[in-house]
Amino acid sequence: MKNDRTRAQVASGTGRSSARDVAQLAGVSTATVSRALNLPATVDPATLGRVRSAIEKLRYVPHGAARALRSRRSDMIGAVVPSFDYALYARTTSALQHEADARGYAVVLAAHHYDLPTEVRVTQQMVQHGVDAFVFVGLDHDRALYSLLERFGRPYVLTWGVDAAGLHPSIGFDNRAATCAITQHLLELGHRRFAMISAPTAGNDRSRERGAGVRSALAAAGLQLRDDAFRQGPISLESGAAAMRALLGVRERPTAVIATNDVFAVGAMLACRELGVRVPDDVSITGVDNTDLGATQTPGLTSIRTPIVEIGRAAARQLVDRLEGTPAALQQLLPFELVRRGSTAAPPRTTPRRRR
Amino acid sequence: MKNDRTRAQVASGTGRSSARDVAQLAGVSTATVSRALNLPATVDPATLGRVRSAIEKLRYVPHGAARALRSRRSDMIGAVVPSFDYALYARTTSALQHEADARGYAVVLAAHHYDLPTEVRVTQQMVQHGVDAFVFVGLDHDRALYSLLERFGRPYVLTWGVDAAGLHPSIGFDNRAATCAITQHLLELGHRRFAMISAPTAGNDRSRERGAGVRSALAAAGLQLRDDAFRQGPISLESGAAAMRALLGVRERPTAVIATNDVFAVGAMLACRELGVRVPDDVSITGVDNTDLGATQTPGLTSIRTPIVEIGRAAARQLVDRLEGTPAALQQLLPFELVRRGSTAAPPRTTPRRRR
DNA sequence: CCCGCGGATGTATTCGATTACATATGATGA
DNA sequence: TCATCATATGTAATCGAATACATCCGCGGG
Repeated sequence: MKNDRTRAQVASGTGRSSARDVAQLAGVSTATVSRALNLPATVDPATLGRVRSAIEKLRYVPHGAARALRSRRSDMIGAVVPSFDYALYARTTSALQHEADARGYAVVLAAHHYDLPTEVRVTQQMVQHGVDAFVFVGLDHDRALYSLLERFGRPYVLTWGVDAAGLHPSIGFDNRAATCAITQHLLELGHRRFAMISAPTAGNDRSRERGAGVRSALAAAGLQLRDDAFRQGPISLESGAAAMRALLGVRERPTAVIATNDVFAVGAMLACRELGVRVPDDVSITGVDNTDLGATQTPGLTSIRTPIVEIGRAAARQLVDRLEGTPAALQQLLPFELVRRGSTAAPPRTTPRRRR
Repeated sequence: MKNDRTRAQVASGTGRSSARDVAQLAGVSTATVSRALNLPATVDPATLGRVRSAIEKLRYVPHGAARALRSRRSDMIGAVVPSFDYALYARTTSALQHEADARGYAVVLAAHHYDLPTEVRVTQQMVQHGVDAFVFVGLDHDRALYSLLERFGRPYVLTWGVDAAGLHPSIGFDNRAATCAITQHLLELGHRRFAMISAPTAGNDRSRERGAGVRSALAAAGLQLRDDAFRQGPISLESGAAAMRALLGVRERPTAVIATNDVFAVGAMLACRELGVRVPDDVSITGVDNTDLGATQTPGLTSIRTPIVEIGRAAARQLVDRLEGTPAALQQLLPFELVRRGSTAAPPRTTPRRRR
C-alpha cells in the first residue's frame, strides 16, 4: 500500500511525498535528508547532490507541522496590530513581511481593534498556531499578554514607541517630542489659540504621548488647551470632520488645530471645505505620520514624517536575529521629521467671528 | 523528571502544559481531553466540566503543530497579494482577516510584488507552513501555482475578477464593465479626446480588463486611443504624475484622462496642480476603486466604488465553508458603482493650446 | 435472562521530521 | 601497528494531539 504510493510518486511527482520517499530515491536515510536540508555543511557533497536531485524530482516540500513539532520552531512571526484599515499599520506590516520573507520567515496577521483583551486572545491563538515571535503596536498592553509570552518563551518587540523604562524590547520614535515639535512650529508662526483632535487614550500610549507633547509645548509657552478645544474619537475621516465642526462652533474659535494623526487632520480639512473655512488663512491644521492622504491635499498637510517603513523592517530584523541567536539591539529610537506644507501659516490678523 | 515538571505546573500554571497534564488533573485520558476540545457533544457533561476546569487551571494551550501533523489541518488561511503598499489590498486583507478570525482561522500573509514566479515560491512556503487554503489576487497565475495547489489538495479562490470560463473559484466584479461605465460617463459629458494611464498588463488581468473596458467603450462611440495617449507604469503617485506630465506635453492634448486606479488618478491631479492645469475645467480625470485618497482631493475624484471589503469577507467565508464541508458558491460576481465627483465635467469649449 | 446496542471512555498507534546516540570509515600520530 | 579522532551516515526515540479500535456499562427487547 504505502509502497505503491511511493512508487507512483517516484514516477510522477504527484501527491505529497515525505522525507522517506526522498531518502529512498537518494539511497540514504531520512536523517541524512534532514541534514541535507538543515545542515548541508555536514553532509558529503556527493550525497548532498543526490538528495537534492531526489527532492527536485519528487517536488518534495517538507511538512512544516512535523518540523515544528519536533524542533519547536515554525519560522513564523506574528504581527498584532490595532487595525489594518489605517494605512499606516498596513505599510509597517508590509515592510515587516518583506524583511521577514527575505530571511525565510512567514508573517501571520491579527488585529485587535484597540481592545487589549482581544489582543491577548488573538495572541494566544497565534501561540497555539506555533508562531515563534511577535510584533505588537504600542507600549500599552494587558499584563496577561506579557505573562503569556513569558510562559511560552516567545520573543517579542513593541513598536511605534520606545519603552523609557527599558523593560520591554521596543522600536519606535518619541511620540511626545513629535507633537511637541509640531506645536512649536505653530507657536513660531504666532498661533495662540489651539485645539487638538486626538484618538481615545485608553490603552493607547501613542495617543497619550502625542497629547502630552502638545500640552507640554503649550505649557512652555504659557498656554494651555481649553476643555472645549480637546476632541476625541475613533480614527476616521468622519470623526475628524465631526471634531472640526464642533471646534468651529465654539466661542473664540482656535486658529490652529493639531490632529494627532493625518486621518483626523484630513477629516478636519474636509469639514473646513464644506463650511467654507479657509486653510490656512482662517485656520492652520496639522497631522502626524505624513501619509499620502495628507500630502496630496490642497493645501498639503503639514505633518511629522514618522519612520513607518523603518519600524517594520527593524522589527523583523530584531526578531529574526534573536530567534537565530544573533545579538540584536533591543531598544531602537528612530528619528522623525517635521514636514511643512501649505496647511499651516500665521494666524489671521483679525479674530474670526464665531459662526452660526 | 517529567512528573516533577507536571506537579510544578499544577501548582503554578507555569511553562507549557500538555494534554497529558490536563488529562492527569481531570482524571481522564488524553483521548477524552482531545474529545472535550474537538467533539464536546460526545463527552459526558460532568467529565467535560472537569476537563475544562483543568484546562483553565493549567492555562493549557493546545499545540497547533501536533494537531496539524495528526489531523492534517492548521486552521490557517493564506493571503497572497501583489503588495500591501497599495491601500486596497490591505483593506481587503483586513476584511479577510476579520472574517477568518471570527470563524477561528488565522491569516498568513505574503506579497509577490507583481512577479508570478515569486507568487509560486511564497505559496509553496505557505503550503510548507501547513496553510490550509489560499486567497489570490487576480486571474493571471503561473501554471505551476495551480499544479502545486492541486498536488497538495489546497482549496483556493481568486479575487478581484471573475473567471469567465469558470475553471477556478473566483470572487470579484467585472473590471471591464467598470472602466466601460466610467468611459461612458465621460462620453456623455461630451469628451472626445481621451488618454489612459494603466498599470503594466503582463500577468495582471485586472489591468488588461480595465484597459479593454476603456477601449471598447471608445470603440462603441467610434473613437480610439491614440498611441501617445496610453501610458503605463508601476502603481505609484509619482508614476501617475509622470504619465500626466507626458500627456500634457502631447499635441492635441486629451480632455479626459482615465486612470485605471485612484493612485494614478491622484498622481495625475498632482501633476496638473503643479503645472497650473485646472481639473475639471481643462481636463477631466477619473480613477477606479474609490479610495479615501481620491475622495478627499479637491476636486473629489470621480471613480468606481469597487467591492473592496466585500471581496475579503466573501473570500474568507467561501474558504472556511469549503474547508468545513459546507456548500459554498464558487463564483461570486459583486456589483460596482460609478461615483461622480468634481474631477469630471464637460470638456473645455476651446481646444486648449499645447503647452511648452 | 441473555443478547445486542449505543454512549462514554481508555489504549495504543499514528502523523513526518529532527536529533541524540550508535556505528562505520578513514586518517593521524605515537 | 594500534589507539584515537573526525567525518559521514544510520537507527530509533521523540515531539503532542488525533483517532481507530477496544472496552465497559447500562438498558431494552426478545
